[in-house]
Amino acid sequence: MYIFAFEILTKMKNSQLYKGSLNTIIMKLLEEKGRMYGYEITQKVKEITKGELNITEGALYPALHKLEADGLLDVEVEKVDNRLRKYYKLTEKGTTETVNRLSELEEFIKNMQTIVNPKLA
Amino acid sequence: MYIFAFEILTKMKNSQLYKGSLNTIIMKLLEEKGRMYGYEITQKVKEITKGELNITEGALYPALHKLEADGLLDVEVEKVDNRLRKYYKLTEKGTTETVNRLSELEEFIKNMQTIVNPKLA
DNA sequence: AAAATATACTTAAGAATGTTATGCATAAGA
DNA sequence: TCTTATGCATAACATTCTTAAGTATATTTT
Repeated sequence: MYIFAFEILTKMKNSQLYKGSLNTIIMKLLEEKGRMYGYEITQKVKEITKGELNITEGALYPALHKLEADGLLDVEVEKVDNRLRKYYKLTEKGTTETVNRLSELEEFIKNMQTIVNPKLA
Repeated sequence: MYIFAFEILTKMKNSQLYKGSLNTIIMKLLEEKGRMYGYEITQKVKEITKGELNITEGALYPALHKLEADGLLDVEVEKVDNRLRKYYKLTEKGTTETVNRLSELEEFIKNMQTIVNPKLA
């Protein structure tokens, strides 16, 4: 039982299914919240998915940097409690792109549901 | 107009969202159909998704080979109309694994829906 | 009849995305 | 004091997929 809990806490491997959805998740959260910092995003996703999706830092931070480099995000550095935070928010271009990504996501979900359950199509 | 159609037919780029879901799609289709060959799978997926998801051969065939190497699929070669076909079907292990993958997929879909539309959670 | 498209599979090079691991630094709790 | 939490960065590696090229037969179009 101890071993099992240990596995859950340390070796939780995200399903390969989430591959490719990180950017969309980030952008959607930013659209909602206005602005967020990296660590906050990881916690929020963990909360929303009840611990099922744990965004790794090695995936998140490079993703944020790339979205910023692509002009979809702006960043503001702030010091809170003597620790750095990098707040990200959508640029105008990012806001437009988020609309596209979300409609793509909805189509994707619809298609995957049709594949899982063709009867309901 | 001609150019546009040309773009659609040749440059259709699948959303990154589908990354990671190919194996699950293949296994689900095989669970339903009993057995299928590669080309048939690409056509079936295109049909189901109304052309939105086009599985590329460079993704499909290596994926089938790996599933076979992992003992999840069995293959039978047949000659139809003087052309080779490799029919794949789930092994016992593959059938068990398909159940797991499908429940992972349903969880994934549920989580993504919650992210897109937190109000409905 | 020739050319193009469809059927059918293979594989290599490279891109994109993510995991794992490591590093740095401060705050809070046991 | 030691561990956990907060907060960010990045390099090495793994996985998955795109792009592109190759081989071969059948069918359809021009």
